Amino acid sequence: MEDREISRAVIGRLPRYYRYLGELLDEGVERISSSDLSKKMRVTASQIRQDLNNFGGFGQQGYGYNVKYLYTEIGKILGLDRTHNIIIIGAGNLGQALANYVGFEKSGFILKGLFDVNPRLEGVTIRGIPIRRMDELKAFIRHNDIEIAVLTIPKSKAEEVAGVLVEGGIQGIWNFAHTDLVLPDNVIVESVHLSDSLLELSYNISSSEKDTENN
Amino acid sequence: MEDREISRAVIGRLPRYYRYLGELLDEGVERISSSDLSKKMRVTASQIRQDLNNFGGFGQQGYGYNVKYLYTEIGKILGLDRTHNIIIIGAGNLGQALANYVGFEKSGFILKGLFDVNPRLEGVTIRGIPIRRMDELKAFIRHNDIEIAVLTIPKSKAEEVAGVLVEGGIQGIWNFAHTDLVLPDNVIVESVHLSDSLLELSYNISSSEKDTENN
DNA sequence: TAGATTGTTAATCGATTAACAATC
DNA sequence: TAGATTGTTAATCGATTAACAATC
Repeated sequence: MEDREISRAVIGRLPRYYRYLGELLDEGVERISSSDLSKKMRVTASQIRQDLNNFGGFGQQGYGYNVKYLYTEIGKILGLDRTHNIIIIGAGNLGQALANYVGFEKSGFILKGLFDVNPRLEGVTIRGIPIRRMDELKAFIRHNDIEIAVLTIPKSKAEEVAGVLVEGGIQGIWNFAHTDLVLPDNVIVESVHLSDSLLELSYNISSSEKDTENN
Repeated sequence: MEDREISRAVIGRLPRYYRYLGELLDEGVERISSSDLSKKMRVTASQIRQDLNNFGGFGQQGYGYNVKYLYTEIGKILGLDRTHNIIIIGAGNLGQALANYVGFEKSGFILKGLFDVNPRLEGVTIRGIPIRRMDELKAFIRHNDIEIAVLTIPKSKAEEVAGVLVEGGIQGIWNFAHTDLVLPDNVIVESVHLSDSLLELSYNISSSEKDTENN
């Protein structure tokens, strides 16, 4: 229906709005103005209003925004009005950590399967979910309506496994491998490059030290 | 010395340059032009040259960039020409996963200590490093020249623990707690909001589905 | 020298902020 | 009605891209 392209910057801020609204909701706050929210979130009120108006007019002049309503609406925008079946590929430390995190389940991301290249892990269960062999992967995606694959495997295997996921009809990949996957446009990739993040921290520390020396 | 402020966008791209240059180095590539690198990285050559020239002229007209030299120089910019002592606070699944990841060590981030609020974990070791009690934290930072703290604890405790870290004189916090820490300006915070990242993936999947329906 | 490719200036594009009329 | 605050247009700011002279 609507065709207006929403900018990457706006999309990147949506989850943060959702998070703050969720907290306000927990605190029992009923309504909030863009101005008050801007102080909490440390962004401009103008940006908040601009961002939200990409998706519709959720507020009311003279009143502000109803917290519960806005929270629900942003939830819908983020696709949280339904569940998403996910699998984790790579049952190493990180894969297991993510598998054990129940917060995702609460948001509707249901862990349906675990996979690992190591055949010795076959049958081991995490939260009752058995680790499967990679050769079952493609069929499993198809038969269990899997939407998202979490990739927690070494980069050496990532491109190859991603190929299998695409063949299986995966819609999105949450990529923790230390590489940028190049895949067809209809497959969404969201990468979490932990090392990159740590290096950015390192840069910021180093450069702030230099500032201190010079002032 | 230099005062020119480097934009956040540029800084955010540095680790990625470093990653690609490292791969080229491994492949034995000696030199590369901004144009060839731009094809590999799927950015414009113009952006690469602009970004790098924030830090100095690393290339040579008619030749391009020497891979090894550029890799080393970006490494220095990122603060990788020296080691950084780190601690992990929160020895849950994620904390343990990060503790077990040896890649960070290779980049010079040395794990010196582990801490957890759960006293029953005291003395348990990971890679030979014992888990300590929180009441040792402040002194440990001071006496062991700890620069970075990795925060893998629930958000309910994050703000409080961050306060202790600041008192101990920490320079940077790699924050995995599901909250935005508000700390003095001289303490660098780099947050990895995994849930936010997953929600962004969810949004992108949902919106691409809508596109498909309408085309 | 001729060709290649940088470093850098200028042009464009997009995102953020400011301002204010609309309206609850 | 008066006050508050949105939704939205306009102004500003910053980041990206294009272009090209400098130079290896």
